[in-house]
Amino acid sequence: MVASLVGDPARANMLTALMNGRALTASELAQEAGITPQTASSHLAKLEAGGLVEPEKQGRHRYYRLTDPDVAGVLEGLAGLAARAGHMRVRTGPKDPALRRARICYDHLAGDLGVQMLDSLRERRLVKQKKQEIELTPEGERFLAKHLQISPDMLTHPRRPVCKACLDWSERRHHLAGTLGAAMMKRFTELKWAARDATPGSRVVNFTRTGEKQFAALFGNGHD
Amino acid sequence: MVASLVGDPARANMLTALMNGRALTASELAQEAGITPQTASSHLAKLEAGGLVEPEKQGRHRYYRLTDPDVAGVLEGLAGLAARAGHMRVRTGPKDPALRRARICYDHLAGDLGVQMLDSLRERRLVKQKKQEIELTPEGERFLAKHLQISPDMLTHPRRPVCKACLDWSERRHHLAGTLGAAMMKRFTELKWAARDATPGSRVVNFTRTGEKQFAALFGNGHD
DNA sequence: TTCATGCTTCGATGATAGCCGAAGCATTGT
DNA sequence: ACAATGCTTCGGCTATCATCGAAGCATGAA
Repeated sequence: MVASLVGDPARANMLTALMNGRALTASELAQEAGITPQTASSHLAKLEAGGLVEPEKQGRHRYYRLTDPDVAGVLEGLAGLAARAGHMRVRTGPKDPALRRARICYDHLAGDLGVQMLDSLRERRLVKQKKQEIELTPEGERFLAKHLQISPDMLTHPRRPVCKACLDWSERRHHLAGTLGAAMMKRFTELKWAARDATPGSRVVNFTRTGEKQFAALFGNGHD
Repeated sequence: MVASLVGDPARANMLTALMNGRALTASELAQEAGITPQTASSHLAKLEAGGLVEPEKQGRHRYYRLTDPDVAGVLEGLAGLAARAGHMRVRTGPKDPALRRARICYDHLAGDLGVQMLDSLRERRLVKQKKQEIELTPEGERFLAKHLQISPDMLTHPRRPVCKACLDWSERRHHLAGTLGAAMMKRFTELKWAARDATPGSRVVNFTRTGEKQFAALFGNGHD
């Protein structure tokens, strides 16, 4: 049954990651769902068999996309029902709570803290967001220069946007990507506020005690 | 998550049973799904928590209905995806194969044989079907009179339609309901072609050897 | 009251399926 | 040719959850 395919949290996360219409590689989807490539492979095979996604081979990558706008429509409907029932839940997903709190998404900060950071930036008008597009305001530039010693000219890149919203699978909300997201994460590391977990391959980000305090001072929202 | 609710076979069967819009009691739904009342109760509690069904207390019965046409719409969409993927599958559902082959649905024949019967009637132009609406053709009336001694005037009923398509949960296709469906089942019993199983509460219908042959002669499709 | 029916809760069991480590192909790059 | 990357397959572990027996509450009937 199709519904059971969507029912699994890992698969649901993959599908929501594909909801923007773009195709993603198997490993990207694995990252999105917080599972290992082996597990993702198994899931993707099932989704393909169920006709929900279609693979496209390209070099040694395998890009997956939703087969059809119809599929997106049904997923949308499902999400609508879920929202109505107050079911914006945090369900199982990956078991590691640390992974949910703070982790690396490619090269920037994701998880609870990542979402919180973008929320704070938006709320204080340091950035303006329209869907996926994020723009740094003049106040934002001053803020970055003052507190994190990041200047706009550090952020230019030929092919990559400065700011970009990245959908967070554990929170189902956006966090900050792009060169700015990467630069901020790098700065956190340099300032010894945070460091990637020692265990190889882990995406967990551990904050130091002072790092946690500084981060909260800049991006805290008072309720934790 | 809502999808996981629909994903379970037992719950899916209950929901499809409710798709006609009418409300059913907890025990009726248990029967539809082929599970015990305890299990059904647990499932219904989850469906209610998920906002998919709403209970209505009435005496010592508890009637459940789909909360919303929206719910029905999403379920429909899900079924559509499933159909497209060739996923007309026979999954676990009730474990009893006899129940899948032939059973009582209220007062008419359901299961594999029920679906086969309606298929045959439709194919031979003895009935015309438009969605849920089924109409008996003149050829159909002659056929019934000749082979089953059923005349049209036996079928009139103030509030109940003569013919109606009833969605079969094990086959996910239609079988024949309405007064005609009931009359035919009654006739099969009278002719000693079939009888409801002796075990109390069972919905299984057992065909006699001659009954099976006669039934196949009238409604067989050659491939079993 | 006493009994029967419809439904729910509790507890224990068992099977399904997600998950990961290890190893195996395939493709690309050097 | 060799190594590295991306992905898949296989095997075993574990947790989740559907399932049912037994018992507990209701409601309605006698």
